[in-house]
Amino acid sequence: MKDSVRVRFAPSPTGPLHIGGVRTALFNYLFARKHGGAFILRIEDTDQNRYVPGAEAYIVESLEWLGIPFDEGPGKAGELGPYRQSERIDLYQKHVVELIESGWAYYAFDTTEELDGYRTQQEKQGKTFTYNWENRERLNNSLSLGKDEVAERLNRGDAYVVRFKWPMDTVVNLRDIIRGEIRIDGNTLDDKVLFKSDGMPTYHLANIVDDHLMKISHVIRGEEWLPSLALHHKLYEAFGWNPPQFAHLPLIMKPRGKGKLSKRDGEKLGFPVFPLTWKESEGYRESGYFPEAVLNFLAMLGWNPGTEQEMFTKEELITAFDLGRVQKSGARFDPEKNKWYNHQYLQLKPLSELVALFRPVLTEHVKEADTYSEAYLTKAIGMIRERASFVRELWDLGSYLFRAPEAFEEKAVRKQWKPETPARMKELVSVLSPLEDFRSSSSEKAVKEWLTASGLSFGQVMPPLRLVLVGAMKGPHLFDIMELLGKEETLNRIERALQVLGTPA
RNA sequence: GGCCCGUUCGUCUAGGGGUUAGGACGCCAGGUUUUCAUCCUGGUAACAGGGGUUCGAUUCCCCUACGGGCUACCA
Repeated sequence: MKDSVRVRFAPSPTGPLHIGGVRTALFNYLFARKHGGAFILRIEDTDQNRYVPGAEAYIVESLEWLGIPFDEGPGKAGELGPYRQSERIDLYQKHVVELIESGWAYYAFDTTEELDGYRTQQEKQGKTFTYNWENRERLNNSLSLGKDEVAERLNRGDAYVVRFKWPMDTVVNLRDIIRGEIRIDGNTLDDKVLFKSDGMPTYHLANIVDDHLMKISHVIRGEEWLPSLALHHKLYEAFGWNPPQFAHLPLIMKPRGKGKLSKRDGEKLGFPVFPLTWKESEGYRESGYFPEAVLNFLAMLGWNPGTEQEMFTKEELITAFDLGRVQKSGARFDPEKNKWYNHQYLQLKPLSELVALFRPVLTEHVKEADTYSEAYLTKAIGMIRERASFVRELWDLGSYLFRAPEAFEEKAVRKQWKPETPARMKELVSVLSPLEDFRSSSSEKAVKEWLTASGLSFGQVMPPLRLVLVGAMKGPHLFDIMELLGKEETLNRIERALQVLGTPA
């Protein structure tokens, strides 16, 4: 029987989930669904100093909003929990003892100050201090100290860490699903700390123990872990376990400049980098991005289907996803394309959904917002949605559909409001007022007939009329606007403009 | 500095020993429109450099350059 696919997303609750983490979660999720496997959320809270209250809840809520649900995790217990590392300490303790007994690990008593001293000392000579086979026998640990002294120190309660004893002269051949074969000279590696003096495991130990115990089949994580891959492989060997398969995802880089994407970039260039608002940083949700758009955009950042398809539903992503088609190099984040995706999804949304999303926006601007019927809002949004990328923009694009323009754009007034214009507007009023049927096509027909009869051109009447109704030279087909506003409001606006603008000298 | 990973239009990318090097975002132009935007059409623009291997390299190999990551009792 083939082992089933089980993958995990394992963030640290040290702050909000950022966009790179979201993509890692997404790729894990897609891979799991594609192979009918399980997607597990594991909270890696072994660093007491960096723990941020609320971060875990934030991560869970983010995944929920994005539509990347996990099958097992905190609050959704599977059989292989608990899913918070802080609740698994006894497991790490047990396993680290195993490693010490089998000779793969040892106690080390060197203080931070001592180690810092070695480092600066070596640095002065242009070298790097590495705690490994070369010097471990001379340092302060259970390999150099006598058995009795070690026992005494441990009894006495001296602070210690447990280090991995990387074997001398070993070369490791590794395989990464995305990168292929990687060869590492073990002698360049150091004896990593597996267990800290505060009684907590480091990432390396906890990660391997959990991945094994939780029967993880594929480890899909960020490229920043690639340098640790050799250690992780060796750890599996030390425990006598079969390692999972590994895939290291390329990083997401700044839109401009050097390095990976950071919170600062979002602030500087004005786009979100967190799913939900976190303190001062506005999230994708609050900025008006649709989760589907964020996922679609993120999926195409570092991965591609090999076809020219750009728009993908989640189901299509699951079907098309393939780790072998993940890019090897880092991808720059492109806020413009992100917006473009949102524009696309806004066009695809059912109008009823947009109406519901728009109501709160309308309330912010108009007192009697709830007096607008579903039908009115549906028509209004239907007219202007094609030019919007965000629901919020619907107001900027169509405020004149909900209240008369408060001011007339000066430049347009100068250009469109000529001395003869008031007279024409008055004539127009007399053409429109008798109309029984004020539907777009009917009023258009009536106006056109009048223009033909009076020898006026479209350009002499329509632009000033637009100015009068909209307040600026923008917006959809004018007769459609008139139909929505209705005859009364249309005529009111013309009258008002005649008063406000008068007759230019 | 050391170790590891990478390098196709400005950006995301397809491709792969012989192609007019394809698509998308952006940008530009034209069209549509009474206006703005949308939209449609078109255009701009790339194989980092140098050596090999080969009849032929953007594609395979090596070197260099550049970019990225790691180098903590952080993950």
